[in-house]
Amino acid sequence: MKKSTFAFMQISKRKAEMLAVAARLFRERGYNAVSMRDIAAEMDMKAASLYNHIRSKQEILELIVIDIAEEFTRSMVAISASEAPVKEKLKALIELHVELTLRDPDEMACVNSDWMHLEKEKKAYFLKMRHEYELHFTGMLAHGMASGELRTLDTDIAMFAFLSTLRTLHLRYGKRRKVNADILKHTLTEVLINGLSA
Amino acid sequence: MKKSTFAFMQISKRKAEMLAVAARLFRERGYNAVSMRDIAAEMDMKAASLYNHIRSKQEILELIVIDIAEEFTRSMVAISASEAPVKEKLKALIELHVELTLRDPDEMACVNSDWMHLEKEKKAYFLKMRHEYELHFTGMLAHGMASGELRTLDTDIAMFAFLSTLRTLHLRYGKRRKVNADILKHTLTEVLINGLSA
DNA sequence: TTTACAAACTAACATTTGTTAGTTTTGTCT
DNA sequence: AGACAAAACTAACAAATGTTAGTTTGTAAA
Repeated sequence: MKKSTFAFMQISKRKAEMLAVAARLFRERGYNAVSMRDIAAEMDMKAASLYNHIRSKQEILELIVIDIAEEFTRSMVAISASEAPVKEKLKALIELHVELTLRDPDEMACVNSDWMHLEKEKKAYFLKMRHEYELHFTGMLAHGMASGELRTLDTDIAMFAFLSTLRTLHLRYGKRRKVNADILKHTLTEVLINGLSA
Repeated sequence: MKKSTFAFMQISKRKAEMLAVAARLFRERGYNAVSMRDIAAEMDMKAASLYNHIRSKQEILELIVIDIAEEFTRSMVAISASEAPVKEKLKALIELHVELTLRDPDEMACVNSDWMHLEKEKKAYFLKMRHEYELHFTGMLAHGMASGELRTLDTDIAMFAFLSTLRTLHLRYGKRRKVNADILKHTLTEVLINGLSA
């Protein structure tokens, strides 16, 4: 029973390694193109042995995706509830996405590309969180536009432009391409909030 | 031999229907989660009959993805070569993406999500086109920054912010959500070029 | 009517897939 | 050393997959 020293950490070293390997392969090839045998081979074991750690392939995906989605939800609620000016909140959101993407690029890729392969209930839960996230986001934008801090534009489209960039950061800035986190945060803030135009 | 009236159109009605059905299913479930039997069932036929029209499942994906990718490459070359000011070029790019996404949302989704399932050679060809596209893009941005039309920022990150939005338009504005093309073009232009800030 | 060919069908194939059952190995605590 | 459980293994299964071979059907030209 190597659940680590702390009781609240209920994931063994080996299981954590499995999730990391799976996330990397899912990111590279997509959930359905990765077999249990593929995951096992990367860990130098047989596919059947994986089932000592997890109940099913589905569960692997769930553990990867739901965890991160919940973290995002928590952070968004905190940012949204703060009393900071809208632009500061947007900046905080940019920083949140950059930090999580540079920390867990493979998992972020799964959240954005493989959530569709979650089974019915977990997918519904995921989509509920995503919807909540977007409601907070458009709420923030609408508030900023009403107060004059932001220009008045279609909030839905504005949110999409903003969020589509943050959600796909993993495509370019996870692992492979070396990037300075501060430059990334700064440039994204400039482009998304102040625009490209001189 | 129903290759349509024109000799240069070498795709029969039935084959075109097949590609449309496949693109829709690929978009909904992802390439690997769609079987030949799924595609056939949607067309009220048997899987084996599909092979009267195409050589393999791979070929279906190729026909969908490569076609659109080539269209993008052609358009980008034209826009890039024009003498218009940089901001006008960027605006033209926004319009290009919006128009193609609203015209072929399923195919656009495949280009952006399923290109990874192309076989070696076709994938290399696709990535070559994509790379060329991005070179033109960063070139335009660098030129605009040098001339003072755009603010001086990391061109790579600026391009990423811009392009990630255009590439994922299909996620929100293909088919399901009704959207006015002009409002979409206008708002995206505002957000991406002039920013959110008042 | 005969010919010819596109396009559908039935039947089957070899693989790959996720998963289970039962067994053996490994490591830790007494 | 012995006990016990975690974690590996072997072997196998049923289902699903892409694809092929061979056959029938429909339609349009001859």
